[in-house]
Amino acid sequence: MKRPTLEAVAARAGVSRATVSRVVNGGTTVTPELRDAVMRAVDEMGYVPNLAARSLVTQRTDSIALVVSEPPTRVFSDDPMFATVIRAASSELEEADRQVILMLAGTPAGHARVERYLTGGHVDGVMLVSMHGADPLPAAITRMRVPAVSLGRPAVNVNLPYVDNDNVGGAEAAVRHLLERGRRRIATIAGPPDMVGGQDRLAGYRAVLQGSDRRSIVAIGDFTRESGLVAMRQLLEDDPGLDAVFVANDLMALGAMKALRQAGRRVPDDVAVVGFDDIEAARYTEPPLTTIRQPFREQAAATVRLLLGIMDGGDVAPVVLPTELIVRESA
Amino acid sequence: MKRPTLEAVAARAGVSRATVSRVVNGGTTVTPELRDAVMRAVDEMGYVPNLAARSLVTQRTDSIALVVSEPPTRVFSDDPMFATVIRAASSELEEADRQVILMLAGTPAGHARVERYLTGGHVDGVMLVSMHGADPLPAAITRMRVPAVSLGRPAVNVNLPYVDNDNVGGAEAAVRHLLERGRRRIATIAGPPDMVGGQDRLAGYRAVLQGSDRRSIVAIGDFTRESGLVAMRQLLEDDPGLDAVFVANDLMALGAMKALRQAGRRVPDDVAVVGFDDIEAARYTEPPLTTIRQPFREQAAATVRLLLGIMDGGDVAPVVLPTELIVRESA
DNA sequence: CTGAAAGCGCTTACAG
DNA sequence: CTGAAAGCGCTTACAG
Repeated sequence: MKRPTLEAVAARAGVSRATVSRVVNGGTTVTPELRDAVMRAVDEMGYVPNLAARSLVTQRTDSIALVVSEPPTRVFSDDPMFATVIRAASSELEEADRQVILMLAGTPAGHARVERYLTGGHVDGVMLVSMHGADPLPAAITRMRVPAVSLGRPAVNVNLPYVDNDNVGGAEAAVRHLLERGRRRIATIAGPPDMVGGQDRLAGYRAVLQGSDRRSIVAIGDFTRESGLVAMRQLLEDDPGLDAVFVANDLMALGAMKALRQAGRRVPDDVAVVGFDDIEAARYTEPPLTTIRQPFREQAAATVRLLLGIMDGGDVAPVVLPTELIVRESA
Repeated sequence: MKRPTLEAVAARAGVSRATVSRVVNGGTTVTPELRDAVMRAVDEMGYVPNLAARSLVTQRTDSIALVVSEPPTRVFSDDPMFATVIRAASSELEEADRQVILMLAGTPAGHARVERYLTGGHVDGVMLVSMHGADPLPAAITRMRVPAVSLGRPAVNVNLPYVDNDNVGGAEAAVRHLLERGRRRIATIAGPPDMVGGQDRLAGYRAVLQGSDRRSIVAIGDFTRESGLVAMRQLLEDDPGLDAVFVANDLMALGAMKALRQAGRRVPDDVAVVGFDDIEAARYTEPPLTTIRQPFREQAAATVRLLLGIMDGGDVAPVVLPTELIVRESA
């Protein structure tokens, strides 16, 4: 009662294994009669090719891993980034007829397991999402010559093609907007120190303030709504006179606005708020959130194209997508 | 510049392939000297076993697929069920040293691709989550003798071991509670007709009402918050005199409470509300939601154990976990 | 158009 | 304890 093999199908159809292989793989050079006989045998026996055997000889698997370096709680959180990215990447990948394998690598043990899986040749390529600073995955993967790209610029010392949006430029635009509105004490809630995106946005904030002789006022969050709330409270305590805040992502901005409301500050009258991402919820806050739009979908699609291109021997140059200031009512 | 093979490592270490294989797989019957030589060669060459080749001979992959039959938008929605289940199942599976492969099968095309992947022998077993009525996956999988289990009772005609909670009993407890509180016109917002869990809860609701001569008042939702809101409006329009509603999941209950608030009905004074699931948000509604607790984590863990057991030749009897009425203030 | 044969990279009885 | 050899289930030049 084991699953039938090519051999068994060939025997039943009265042909060679090569012929069965040809019709199973859509080969065109088979006479209709043999073709029919094979098809019948395949149906009758319920034959399905063993993919391990096939990939052993073809040296390809037609699968791509989508590795998200976060624990499930964060991936399945209220941050719509993951859903958007995974959906866009999946549909792009499926269009290219590749199976998408989703792997969550949130813990050290999980990380090691994923590394073993990827370097073991189970996939033709890998797309890394949400990498953190000390991530050992890129090095291991590239050492094994598995084509890989990152959505988001990786930490400095790894040599990995990537797609990102212009985090620095976006942050600069946000802070400049605040300055143009006449704000004088502009604070920021930055992202986690081990994520490049967060750091780039902080750098953009600092660059503009330095150029205008303003003092930096910085609190750190971890991109969750709750951390935005906590950070905002911290900021208000440190500097009650602040009149604006640039928050490194919209989700934290939602938390920050809640903290401001609780502290009795009006937005934007007392404190102007600018976020980053332009998630859907940004349109429904009270008041609607001014933010930097980040093209998640295009980023994901571009990352997939970059990966597919590299697997095809193509260009490895990074791609950086522009961001856009979306002015609503919070600043 | 290709990746090194066992053969190459053997040549370098001056031993046979068999010996390399033994040390790589932790075989104990190798003299320390050879062992060291092999280890050194492995390190120097950066050898990593080709898993396709290994699984071809061992007939196992040590991977388990977690197939969620939903589109990304729903999996990554505000419904914490998916995160909870995926996390619990993953950690249980990793404890058993299995690689977890997450696959989203939300579209027909995706479904076909996943089926090909699973029947192609890429995994040792599969755990199905959130199956819908007409799902062809179970049949295809079992035909190929791939061990599989479902989290949630599958639609009637497939023969698939499963773990579920007592949906009927839970719904009955909810409605009985409403009756005991003296409610007379008890409506329900049911889940989608193609999902067994939703139907079982509806059956429980109907069973209790029939036993007490009450009329059923039914609206249908799809387990999302928004659908709960819409369904509640519908219900109020159909029967303005209703004084209680049993909602088939908490997320829809949140939507329903919003609709009630908008319609000027007080909870529980005018309309009592009971949900199902006991998600975290249920504790923070205004008023806190009375609901049926469903042990997501234990369910996921039990499903994994059932699968692992079956793969080990063990029992295939379904497991049904009890639910519990959690009385808060909404009813 | 079709088949015999080699080979993908491993593991595992079987001798020794 | 170690190695030669068979074999896992496929694909693909190569002849014919």
